[in-house]
Amino acid sequence: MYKRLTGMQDILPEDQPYWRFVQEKINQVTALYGFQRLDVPILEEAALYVRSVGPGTDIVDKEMYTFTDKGEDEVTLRPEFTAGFMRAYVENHLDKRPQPAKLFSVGPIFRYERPQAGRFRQHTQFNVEALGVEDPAMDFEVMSLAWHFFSLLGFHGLHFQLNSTGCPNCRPRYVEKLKAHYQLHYDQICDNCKRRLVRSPLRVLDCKEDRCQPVIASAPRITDYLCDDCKQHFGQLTHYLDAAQMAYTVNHRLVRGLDYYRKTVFEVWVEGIGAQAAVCGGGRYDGLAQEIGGPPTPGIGFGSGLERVIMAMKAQGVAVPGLPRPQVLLAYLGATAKEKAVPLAVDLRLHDIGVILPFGNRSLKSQMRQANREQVHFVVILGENELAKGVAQVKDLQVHEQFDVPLEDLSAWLSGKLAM
RNA sequence: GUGGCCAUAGCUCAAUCCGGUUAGAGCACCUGGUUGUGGCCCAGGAGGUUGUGGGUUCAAGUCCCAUUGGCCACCCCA
Repeated sequence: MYKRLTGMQDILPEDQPYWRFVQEKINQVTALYGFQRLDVPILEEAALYVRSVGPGTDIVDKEMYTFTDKGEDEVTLRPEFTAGFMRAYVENHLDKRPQPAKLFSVGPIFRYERPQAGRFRQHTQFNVEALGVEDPAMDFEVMSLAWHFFSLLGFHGLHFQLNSTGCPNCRPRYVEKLKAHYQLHYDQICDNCKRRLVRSPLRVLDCKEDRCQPVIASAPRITDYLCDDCKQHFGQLTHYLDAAQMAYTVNHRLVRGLDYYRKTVFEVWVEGIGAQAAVCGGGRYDGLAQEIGGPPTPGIGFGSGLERVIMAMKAQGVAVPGLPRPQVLLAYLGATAKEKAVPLAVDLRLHDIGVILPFGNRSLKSQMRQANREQVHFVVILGENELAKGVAQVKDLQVHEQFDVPLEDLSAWLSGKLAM
């Protein structure tokens, strides 16, 4: 038998109410903030992601699903949304429309990683991007949208992790300070951090090794080295967050993996879904458009992994409404009744009455058991006796009463009862 | 890519340590208990080449090796 590929998953019917619910909240919150949907292809030129995400990042170096297609083109299954958004923004001249462009999307992304709790090779992301505006009020609006989204989903005790990673003007100066600090304590840090120091120095701040903790604690903080522009931007953003009473922690250790982030970076963490606790992560990427050959365009956005979101909802006991089910089961007894029942089921559905028709000529008892299992409200019983009289018996399973209803009145009768 | 744990019915698990008839239970499913009436209850039924391959042994679900898959953690990320 064939099996799912590693890190891929099926979404079974019993999980669909969660997905439906989350999609509804996405539609609701994006409409509220005036964000419009933009869908981009799942497949793009490999070079787009290499340029935007950055050579040297794990995503590019070892996690992309890249292959050569039949036309000899190097293509990549999208490992994130932002690059494709920027490409589409420039290619479709959205930069010529009134700014900002406030956009969102929902769809699968792919990364070749080892699966673990809350991590899959294919996962679904809700992605939000606001392009064309540098104003920290835009950062706030995007974060606010994320906050609002999780509130609508039923989460409590929300809390942002927040930091600024500076910009090309001030970050290099900080990185030098950081490296100098680490050189002083070089014999105390783990091997991994020695490597990170060369490849992506900021990441040492994120190390979980016990031996590295004292070095991290005494390390210089980037917020102390921001240039005036970055400092002011960060100050404005925190001012807006304070005013809106959205809880946040300035986390000096929060450094996100993608090269393109500038200034604002933030995450939302939840408990109860394992080590991969971030259900939302994003930041500002003002240099990205130029990087891929477009006009200078500031941008701020986030991605939220919906599998993790749904895991967190389950962990926190968030209830979601069930999907609508038929409220009528049409039971029949014998071949003649079945001849009548099959088209009758269709007729009732044309009257907007959901009907389950049992299959396999089973006993009435068996059909009643099915009705109970399916939790229908009414069972319509059609047998020889009823046909002779031109009626159906209708049993109300909730009040345990049974009525004779003339066949020509059946749809109206049921509609009336179901509307109550 | 690295490390740890695990693999028995559709699901959750027992029998594995210390090898020994026909691998069990609960839930779910099907049938019956009413000529044609659900939920509870009762009776019965179906469902397994014990992940796969090899080895040791008179004998392997059980011991050994390999392999595949899963889970969890690291790396990194949503």
